[in-house]
This record gives sequence, C-alpha cells and structure tokens, in this order.
Amino acid sequence: MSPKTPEQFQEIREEKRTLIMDIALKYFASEGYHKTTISQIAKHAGISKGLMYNYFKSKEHLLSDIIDRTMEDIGRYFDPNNDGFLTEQEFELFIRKLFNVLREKIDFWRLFYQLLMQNEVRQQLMKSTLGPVKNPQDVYSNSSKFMKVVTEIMVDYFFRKKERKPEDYDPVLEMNMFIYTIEGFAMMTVYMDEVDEIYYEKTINKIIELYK
Amino acid sequence: MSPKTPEQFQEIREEKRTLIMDIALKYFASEGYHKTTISQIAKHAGISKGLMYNYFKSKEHLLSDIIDRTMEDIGRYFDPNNDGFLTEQEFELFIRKLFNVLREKIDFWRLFYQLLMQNEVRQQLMKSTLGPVKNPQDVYSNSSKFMKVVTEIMVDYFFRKKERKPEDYDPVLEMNMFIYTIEGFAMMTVYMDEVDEIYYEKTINKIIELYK
Amino acid sequence: MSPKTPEQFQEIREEKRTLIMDIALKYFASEGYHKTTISQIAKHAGISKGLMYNYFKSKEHLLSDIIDRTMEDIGRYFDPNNDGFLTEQEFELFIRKLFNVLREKIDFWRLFYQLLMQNEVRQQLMKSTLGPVKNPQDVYSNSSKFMKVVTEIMVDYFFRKKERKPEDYDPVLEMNMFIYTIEGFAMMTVYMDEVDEIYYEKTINKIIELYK
Amino acid sequence: MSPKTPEQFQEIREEKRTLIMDIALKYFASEGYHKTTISQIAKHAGISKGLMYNYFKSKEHLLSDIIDRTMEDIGRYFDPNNDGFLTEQEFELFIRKLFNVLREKIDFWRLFYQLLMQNEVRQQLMKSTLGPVKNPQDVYSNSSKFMKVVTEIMVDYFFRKKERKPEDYDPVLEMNMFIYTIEGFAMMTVYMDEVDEIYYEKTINKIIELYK
DNA sequence: GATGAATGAGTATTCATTCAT
DNA sequence: CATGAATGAATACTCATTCAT
Repeated sequence: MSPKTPEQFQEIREEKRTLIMDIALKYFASEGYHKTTISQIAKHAGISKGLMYNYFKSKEHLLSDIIDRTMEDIGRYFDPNNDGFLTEQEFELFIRKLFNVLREKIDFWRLFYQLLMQNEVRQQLMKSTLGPVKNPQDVYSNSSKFMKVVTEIMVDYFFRKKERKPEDYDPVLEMNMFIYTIEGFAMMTVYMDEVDEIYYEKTINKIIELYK
Repeated sequence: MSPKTPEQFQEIREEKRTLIMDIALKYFASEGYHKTTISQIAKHAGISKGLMYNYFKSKEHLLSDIIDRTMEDIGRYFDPNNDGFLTEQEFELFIRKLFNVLREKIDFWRLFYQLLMQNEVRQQLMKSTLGPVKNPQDVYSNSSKFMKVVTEIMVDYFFRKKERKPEDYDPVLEMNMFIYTIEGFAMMTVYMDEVDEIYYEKTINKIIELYK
Repeated sequence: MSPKTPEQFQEIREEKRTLIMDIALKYFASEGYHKTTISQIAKHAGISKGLMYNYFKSKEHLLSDIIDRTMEDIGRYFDPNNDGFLTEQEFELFIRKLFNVLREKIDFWRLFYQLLMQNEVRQQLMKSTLGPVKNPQDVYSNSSKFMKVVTEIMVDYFFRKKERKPEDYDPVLEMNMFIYTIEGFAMMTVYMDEVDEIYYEKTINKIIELYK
Repeated sequence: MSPKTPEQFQEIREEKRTLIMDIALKYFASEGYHKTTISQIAKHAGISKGLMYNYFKSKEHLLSDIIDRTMEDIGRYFDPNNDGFLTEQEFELFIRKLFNVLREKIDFWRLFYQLLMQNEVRQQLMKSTLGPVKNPQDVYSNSSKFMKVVTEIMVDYFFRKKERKPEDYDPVLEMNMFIYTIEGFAMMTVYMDEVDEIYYEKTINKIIELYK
C-alpha cells in the first residue's frame, strides 16, 4: 500500500547484493571466474540476468566488489588499530588468525589463487600500491594494500629478531623460508577437499615453533 | 625429389606436433588456457586452423598431450630406472633436480598451477591413478602418476629417516613441512618475474639442510 | 496546508510534463533519440523511472509530445490568424521569423533533422496529413500539418509573384531554388557549433533580396 | 578435389565482402545504422552471424569500410589527376558530376546525412584532416579528406571569380549561397522518393547559371 | 595433406517497460 | 502519487569445430 521508504530500498539492495556476491564467489571459486557465467549466477540467485546489472556494473566489477568486501573483512579481523609492531606473542596470534581466516574464507582464497595465476591480475596484485585508487582498473588495490601492510609487518618482525639470534642469522632468508612455508601450507589447505584436523594443528604449531 | 618414405612422413608429423605444442604451451602459460585461441596457435605455428585438427583431436586434447609429454620428460629426467629408494645424497640431488626442472620448464609449471586452480582439473590431477587410462576424460593421468611416484618416494624417505632421529620425530609432519616449503618456494619461483640468484641458491641449500 | 484543488494538481502536472519534455529534448538533440535512455531523463528531471510512465505512455509518445508541442508553438509564432496570404513585406518578415525560430529552438531542429533521416519517421513527417489523427502511430501528424501550411503559403506567394515577373519566370523553379537555399542554410545553421553573426545576417538579407 | 588456391580464396573473400557491404548499406540507409542489426544483414546476405566477423572486425568497421570504399569510388570519379584548378567549363562539369554521383550512390548519401546528424560523427566528418590516419577511431578520415579537397577547390574558384565581378561582389557570401543551395537541393534529392526529372534538370541548370 | 570459409551455440550487456508496495 | 526493483527480449561479438574443395 504505502510506498517503500528509501531505507527499505537500501536494505533490500544491500541484502540482495550480498546474496549475489555470495553465490558468485561460490561459483568463481569452484568453476573459475571465466567459466562462471552471469546467467549461472543470476539463475542460482533466483533473479533475472538484467537485474544483475542493476547491482553490479559488470562481471569484472562484481569480482572486484567481492574482493574489496572480503579484504575489508579481513583487514578488520586482523587489527583495526594495528601499529605495525609485532611482539613474539602477537606473532603467534597473527599466524593463528591467518589460518583461521584461510579456512573461514576458503572460497575467497580459492578465487584469490586462481586470479594470482593470471598474468595481468598478478601484476596488479603485486604492485602493492598504498596510494589512493586513481582509475577504475585498479580493482585489486585493496588486496594489494593488505599485502603490503602484512609484508611490512613481517619484514620488521624478522629484522628485529636478529638481535636475539646468532651472528650468521640471515633475516631475509629466514623470512623467505617462513613465507614459503606458510604459502605452501596455505595453498594445500585451501585446495585440499578435506583437512586432517590433527596434522593441521600440528603444522601450525610447528611453524610457530620454527619462526617465532 | 624422391618420394618420402612413411618413416619420413612420420618424422615430419612428429616435428610439427612438437612445434605446435611448444607454441601452444607458450601461449597457454602466458595468456591462459581459455584466453588462448586455436587460431592464435595455428597462426603462430604457420599452419591453418583446419590442420590443427589433423594433429590434435580438440583443444583439450592438445592441452593433455602437452601435459603428458612434459610429464614423461620430467619422469625420464628424474630417474629412468628408479627403484624408489633415496639415499641422503640422492635426496639432495633430487631437490636440486626438482628446482632445475622448475626453472627449465617454467612455462609448463605456469600452466600447471593455472590448471590446478580449477576444480574439475584439480580433481583429475590429484586422483593419482596408477592404472591404465580407461576413458578419454582421464587426460591428466600421466601427471597423476608422476605425483604418486614422487609422493611414495618421499614418504619412504622420511619414514626411513626416523631411525636416525629422536623419539618424538614425526615423519609425516616433517614431510608435510618439507612439502609446504618447496611448494611455496616453487610457486614463488614460477611466478616471480625475476629471481634473485643468490637467495635462490641460499634457499635451496637451506631446504636441503633442514630436511635432508 | 490547504488541500490542493484539482486545478492546482493539473497545473503542477503540466509543469512537470514541461520540465520532462525540456530535459528530454536536450538529450534527444545532443545524444540522439535512441542513445538517450528513460533513466537518464528521469534522473535529470529528479523523478523516478516509474513516474515517467505516469506522464508519458512510452518513450515514443514522449518524443511525439515534444514534437507536437513545439510545432504548436511555432505555428502560433508565425501567425495565429493566418489567412494564408503573404505580401512582399510579410514575406521578408516570414523569412526573418523562420530563422529566428531556427536559432531559438535549435535543439528541436537538431532532433528534427535527426528524425528526418530515418525512413519510417520521414514518411510520417512528409505525409502532410491535414485531417485528424486516426491511429496512435500517426505521432508526427502535427509537424506534417505545419509543413503543409507553410508549403501552401509559399506556393501561393511564388505564383502571385509571376504577375510582376518576365514571361519566362517559372514560379515552381523559383520556389524550389528558394526552398533549397533556406533548407541548406538552415541545416548549416543548426549544425554549426558557432555562427558568424555578420555572414548570418548577410545571408538572410541575400536570400530576401533574391526571392522576395 | 584439389584445394583452393590463395587467389581463389581471395576472390571469394572479395566478392562476399562486397555482397555484405552492399546489403549493409541498403539497410543502414533505409533503417538507420543503429536500428540495423548484424543478424539482419547476415540473414539477408545468406550467411551466419559469425561469418560477418570473419569479414569485418565489428559493426563500426563495416560502416567505415563502406564509407571508405564509396569515398574512393567518388574520388576516382571526380578527377584522378585533379590539379585543384577549376575553369568555368569545368565548374559546370563538376556540378553535373556532383549530382550524378548523388543519384547513383543515393543509399550512401542517405547514410551519410544520417551520420552527419550525430554529434560525435559530425565532428569527425568536419575535422577535414588531410594528414595521415593515426588511430583506428579516425574511421571517417577518407570522407573528410574528400570534403576538404572539394572545399578548397570551391574557395579557389569563387575567389578567382571576383576579378570578373563588380566591386561589391563578396566571394565568401557567394560561395556560401552556392553551398547552401546545393546542400539543400542535395538533401531533397536524396530524400525524395521520386524525383521530377524535368525540374531536376532545370534546377541544375539554374544553379550553374547562378553561380558559374 | 592442407586450406580457410562457414557455422552455431554461447556470452556479457542494455534498456524500455511493468509492478508490488 | 511515487518508487526503484525486476523483467526479458534484444544486441554485438567470440570461438571451437566442421567441411567442401
């Protein structure tokens, strides 16, 4: 009877946007971004193809909105007031949070690795720009920012560690080994269909033990 | 102009097949499998689109032939008469060979990781079937065989190591840590545009030192 | 807040209709009828898309309403009580009025020429029906009426001129030459981004001199 | 049996290209460029939609290829070795040729006027660049070149006429009047469904008489 | 063997119009 | 009266694959 208020419209929009993004992420992750069609997403979201474009300007914008949203979630999860300084204890917590987020947002990471494997996208992701986004092509800037922040915290941590380590301790090598290990573990975790919980915990503990 | 013998025809055929596969691999790796078109490959190979289908049943068969060929190459490179038993010295050699092959066949690995990120393909790649290929869809069986062989050798190696290690040594955990590290290192190596040679060597030595 | 009378409602309605038509004409003229979207117009008019359809039955009706309105304006401007008879002095005034109206309603004429170039529309515009509109497709009938009236006045004028001209004076040829000239001049005027005022005046004077 | 030679292929291609362009021009002229669909053209050319894109990179390229082809035709028709200098006799011939070409290529001119009515295109067409085409967007450069050449010849002609004219003869005004007249006549000729042959000739003679 | 013309099913995207609220 | 979410049919374009020669 009475017309909807702007607030009601806004709410409907936000809910449907989220619904579409969730479904899209699921398909992007499992079928691949390119193989997933807008029709597929629309169909499973129970809406018409046309409406998709009421919510997202293009398939690529849908992708970048998903990435941005998730990156913001993750950023919030890690530390809103992070001063960029990690104690040993915080390092442990950081690692645990890292793998928590890995499993909680597994579909996102599947998508992430997939994109990483594509030349143009990877170059964007690795640029690690901290400055403001200037043009719409910079769709992956949020993830880059996150990457850059994480990297800086790590570099800082491993260099500080040198003080309590022997003469021949090479912080760069140590950090790289650490990164390779978590990278490999992360990829395996993300792509294994089932995870052995016991060894999952054991591995995290081992990583913490080795690189704290 | 003496008429060519059937053997000569066969040889020419093989050479052209190889040429096509080389070009295809280059494009698959850099542009992506889906983005690369048959026309593109045919054009750069200097033949017609139609002739492509004389050499390869389909685009997907071209892909699987590339994978099979490379996997066989790699298999031969590692140990044609492998008895599946690794000494400590052989382990070191194995690691070095692994990363040699990684850099020599970098295009292949770029393609490999790309495919790994897609659900159906990954499931094929990870099935680890040792038996004969029964149906045409099993295009990735060769790579699976390789994976399985490598895995078995590793398992054997790490379990044997237990004998010269302390009580609480967990061979499965050790092997996983090892695998995660080389996996992460491999991915970085494959996707970095330029490699720092000094740290590349340092990393390999460190991995050998840690897991020999 | 006294409740509005039906008359006030009607007035508000008319004002909004006018606003929408003004905005629509602006876009139709500069972007093209087809390229202009209902959303665009609604947005710039500050109303919802849905409401557009409360004011105009369809995009095509909006167009024809704009044409009708402007044609009526122009008709009134020329001679509300026109008896269809032009003296020489009135002819000069007529020409000046013609080009006044051309520049005052330049957006309309841009739209007009644009439509003229399309087969179905042109056939409608040129039909010159004087009778009542019988079916809804006859959206351009008003402009046709105007054209017909103008043509009749011209024919009459040029034929009467014959009396004060030499034997071989061909009124039809003269009138055609006149029409071609003003047609060409009109088109140039409408489509030139900037008009040279001096030559603009000179041209009008020349046309009057030649064809009075 | 025997495979087609490159020459045969080339011939087939050229014939089909011409066929498509002819049909496309017919529809572009009568229905309008935007309203004409690729499907429509393909269907009437008796080929599949896909094949259209084997012959023309895009709808816009099809358009520009048609324009280029016709402009070249016209250029050749007017004077391959034109020195840009017009005698009075040549002027008459020029005018006659102009209107010959107008009626022979009537579909083209319908398309041309249609495009002229669109903002972006008109700005291209009026740029009148003589320099080399630098980017693919300059699709209308050929027509612009033609326009520029014609304009220059005209300017030269009307300024030379001043010598044999009275003091107050204004070559710019004269040329403009001439241009307006032929422009208006051209537009009428192009858009009239049937032309009165007698008055058509009379008009041309009159124009020549007035502006020679 | 070899060619490239031809096909057709598929893909992202647009937009006038409708409709529940 | 007023909203904008929702629809669906249409559109340009792509590409693996087939086929006549």
